[in-house]
Amino acid sequence: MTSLLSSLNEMQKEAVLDFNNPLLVLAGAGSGKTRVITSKIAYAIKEMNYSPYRILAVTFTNKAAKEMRERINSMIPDENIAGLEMRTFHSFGAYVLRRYGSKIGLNDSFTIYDDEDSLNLLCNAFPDEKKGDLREYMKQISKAKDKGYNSSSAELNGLAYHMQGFRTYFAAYENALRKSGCVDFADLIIRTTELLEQNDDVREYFQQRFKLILVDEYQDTNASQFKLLKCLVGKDTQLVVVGDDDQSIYKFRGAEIKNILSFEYYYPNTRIIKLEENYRSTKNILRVASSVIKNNKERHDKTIFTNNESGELPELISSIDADEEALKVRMLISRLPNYKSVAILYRTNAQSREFETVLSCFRIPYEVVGALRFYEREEIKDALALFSIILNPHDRISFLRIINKPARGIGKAALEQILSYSDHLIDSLEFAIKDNKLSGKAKSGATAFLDMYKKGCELLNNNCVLKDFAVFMLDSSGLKKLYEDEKDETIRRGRLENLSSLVNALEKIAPGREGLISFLESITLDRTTLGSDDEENEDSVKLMTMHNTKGLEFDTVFVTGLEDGIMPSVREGSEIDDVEEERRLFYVAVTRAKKKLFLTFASKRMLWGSWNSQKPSRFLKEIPKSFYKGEIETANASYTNHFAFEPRRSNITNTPSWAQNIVKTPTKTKSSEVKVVKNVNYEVGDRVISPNYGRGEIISKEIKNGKTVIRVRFEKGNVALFNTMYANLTKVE
DNA sequence: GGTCGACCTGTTTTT
DNA sequence: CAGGTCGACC
Ligand SMILES: Nc1ncnc2c1ncn2[C@@H]1O[C@H](COP(=O)(O)OP(=O)(O)OP(=O)(O)O)[C@@H](O)[C@H]1O
Repeated sequence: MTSLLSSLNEMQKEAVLDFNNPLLVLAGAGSGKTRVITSKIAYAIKEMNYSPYRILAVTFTNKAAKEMRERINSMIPDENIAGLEMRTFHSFGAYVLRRYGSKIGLNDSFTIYDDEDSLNLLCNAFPDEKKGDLREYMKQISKAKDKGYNSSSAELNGLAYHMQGFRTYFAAYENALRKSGCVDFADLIIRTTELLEQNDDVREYFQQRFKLILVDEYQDTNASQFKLLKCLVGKDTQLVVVGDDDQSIYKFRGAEIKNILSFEYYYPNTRIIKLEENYRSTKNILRVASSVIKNNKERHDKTIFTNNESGELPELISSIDADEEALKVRMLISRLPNYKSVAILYRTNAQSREFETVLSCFRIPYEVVGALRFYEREEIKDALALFSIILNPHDRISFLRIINKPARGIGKAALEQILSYSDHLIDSLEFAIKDNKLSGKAKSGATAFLDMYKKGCELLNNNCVLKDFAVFMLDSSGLKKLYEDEKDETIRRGRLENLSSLVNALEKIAPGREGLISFLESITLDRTTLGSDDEENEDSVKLMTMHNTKGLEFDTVFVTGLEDGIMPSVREGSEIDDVEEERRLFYVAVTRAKKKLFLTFASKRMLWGSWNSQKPSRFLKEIPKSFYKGEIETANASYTNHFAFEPRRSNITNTPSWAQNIVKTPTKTKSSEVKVVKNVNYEVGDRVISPNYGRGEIISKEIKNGKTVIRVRFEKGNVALFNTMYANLTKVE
């Protein structure tokens, strides 16, 4: 009994042992909030005889849910915790809607639209408008939905929804979405709430079922999530929320720090528990974090201390540009004993590029966490659309995506005929054929499609193994052939490889309709499902955005790109609130580090295709100089020098000390687009071979922006420019 | 109906 | 820079 409590401090124990009051655990980074949740669940099951089935734990990401479940499993290995409901809000919503959605007119095989699908739906409703404009509307619609509004909410007036006819767009989108029988991300919360509000039996079932509901990262819940939460709390449900107002970083998604304040208001008996000891970081890291976050005006002041050792001083690393930044980071990484607990953090996904290039060049294993665009690739989206339409014949976006891909003669005219029938697109297709509304070519194409649809349905209904189903669909739709006929070798190979990864991923999934539904759901809700799991390498450097580090910790952390404009990402129209949010993000990033922290900054950076001179982040200036090693090397000094005497970097044979081990031969990398940094001196007249273009000769060489650019005329007749740093060329005699 | 090239437009961040 | 979009042409 004590074993579950023995690794907790007094305040944590209080939180674990109180099974009566609503609890608000409010505490700084690394103070053991998540540990309270796992311990409390384990304790409830083991010592209080709670059935796991009667506990709901809400996490911020699916990954966190998985890890926490594993953690609890290892704490109480003798208990079966399969019934424990451990999910994100979105995943919980999907779970409820699958079971009870019919009560609000939702079929159990609805598909979930991601942001791109949503945008396409809006574009489809307003075919004459530009996609760029509609994207702006879509963003606002999503945000409004996250705040819990619909197109007729009075609140829309008071907000920044000044855009022309915002309500009209909003309403049209809502309407199209309903007709499609699909839901978007926000709907997973909103419509679940709606369902619970309208159906006493379902609501009471859940309220009675859950004796204990816990919410992690509470500071980042939004209004609609709070509303859902309130629906789930019955008179015997204990609600425990855990958060840190300094770590609220999802305002752009409607997160409201206010939720922390209103919690007490809604649940008057709330007991607030504060944890003040940080167990994660060294003193030196913690004081850097504190010195920055204290500049936020809107925050609860809180004490945070650590009994950990002082540790090493954090280091500031200045660089000329992003390439040098990456090279320096790599050099520091290779000094470490292993790559197990190292993270490179950045503000925007695009910043991963330089790091990836350098790491793969030096053969340092790395993994980009999140932002895996696997499911956003064209061929994958096509395949998934094909599967979706079998499950949900109302799914307009999927239908439009693949009805004429590959070409079946169903063009604009034919489509107009088909769509005029009803929202059931397959029925419509059938009617259009029967009524002879289609031209010869369109008719035979439509008939073939219909045939495939029926066979596909049959396979699913007969509980067919999904891999076979997928192979059938890809073959008989002609999608596979379409991609096999792709002319560009690299593109073709990539596409076919991706399609076969998709098919392989299906191997692990339960057969039939049910299996397919859950597969599609899991990939929309958790984009990291595939792509990383196959080759998860423990001993690898982790690359991710600062947002993605929520709840994680690493021995060594690099917080990169600390420049105004990037971090904080201030832009026109940014307000003080936005800077405060960025400051919190910085605080989150820094407090991921357990032992060693590096802060990096570059004087110039390629943005929108041109060089930008960068100023050091204002956050760096908020840290007392004595708190870190290294200087903020002011941009201009190295910047001007750099141009005054010709570039040290153009001529990389003149290797800076930090880059001495640069590889001399091209490295084979797994991805074809990964570039190779080389140290080869090219001269006019040299003959070279390129894997892409064949043999050729260098006809000119010039130095631009500190990079050597060579021009090569190939034997095939074409001329190409290469940056010598990255050129994938081999010199021949 | 499909391909190629000229142009334009845009970046935070994620479930 | 890169990705998407639109018009011209086969
Ligand atoms: N009572 C304790 N004694 C020793 N170590 C602890 C204790 N509580 C938590 N820890 C350790 O401290 C670290 C941070 O804990 P945890 O992740 O629970 O904090 P957190 O408050 O959720 O952090 P954050 O808000 O930054 O995500 C973990 O490595 C955890 O194992």
